[in-house]
Amino acid sequence: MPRPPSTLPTTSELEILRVIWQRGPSTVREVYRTLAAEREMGYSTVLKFMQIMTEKGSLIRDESVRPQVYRATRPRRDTQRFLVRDLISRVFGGSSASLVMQALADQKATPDERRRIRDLLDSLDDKGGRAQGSGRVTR
Amino acid sequence: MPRPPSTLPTTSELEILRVIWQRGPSTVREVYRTLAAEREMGYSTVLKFMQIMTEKGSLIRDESVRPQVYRATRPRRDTQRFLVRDLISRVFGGSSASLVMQALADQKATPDERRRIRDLLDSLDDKGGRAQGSGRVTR
DNA sequence: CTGGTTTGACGAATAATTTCGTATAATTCC
DNA sequence: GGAATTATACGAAATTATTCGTCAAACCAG
Repeated sequence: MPRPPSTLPTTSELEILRVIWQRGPSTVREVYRTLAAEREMGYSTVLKFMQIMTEKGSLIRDESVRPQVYRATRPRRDTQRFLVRDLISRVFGGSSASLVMQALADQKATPDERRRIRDLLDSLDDKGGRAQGSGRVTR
Repeated sequence: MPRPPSTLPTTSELEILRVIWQRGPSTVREVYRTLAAEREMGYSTVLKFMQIMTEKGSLIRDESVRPQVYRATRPRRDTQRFLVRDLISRVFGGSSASLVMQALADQKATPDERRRIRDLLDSLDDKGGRAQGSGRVTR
């Protein structure tokens, strides 16, 4: 019996999206070069993936220029959001806080990143969204 | 050509792990009942997965008791950590803070959860790990 | 002990993923 | 313009993932 087709990108598709997110709209060869630098992967393979992704709708191909240029259909943020939601629901029992704690405890954030996370938390505190400092004395 | 076998659990394997994490060591039928309650899934299917997972090493089977009992090989925390690391590296360019911000902005945390996240951030601030308040004036 | 029920092992079918080879089309450069 | 190079399309092969059906083994009630 079949597997229900997931809307989420596969591992390989994510590799390609990651490159395109970084470089912006790119040709197959550009993506290939970037990927081949880190991992063994043939040109045909990259091309095939990008064609499949175009069929699936995660990439759009501009055929008006000659080395055709591909760009991501959805903004990076959206895709990231889907993936995070998926992980939270499947692995963390729906608790975003569990994921956050796990991530912070394991992969350290820099002091500046921590500050920005606090700011975000603060803005969530007063739902009004009124601008305010972190409450911590940063002087 | 083949796909490199990933050490990460598949979607279906995660479903089963989730149940076993919740229930503790369980029989196939127990897992089946839990899963079938939320999703269409036959007994044979669950059994097969649990057998495959036992081969792969993510589950251990106690054959001394008759309805055989399966338990997770690795603690939930470890598996969660692997998955989070994987997501951070593959989707967030290695930045845990990006993941955290994304998760918090999208899936709201409760005030209490936010407090605990702040406490964690504070404990990261002074690397010593010395106990200290959140720094926020709670008056 | 025996028939019936529950469990477990096994294999098959289908779909998705990953990987290229090769053939065709387009472009470029003497 | 034609050869050489570069791009693109197509399809096939290997592997994994997912889902059950079926049959044998173990267990239980009478």
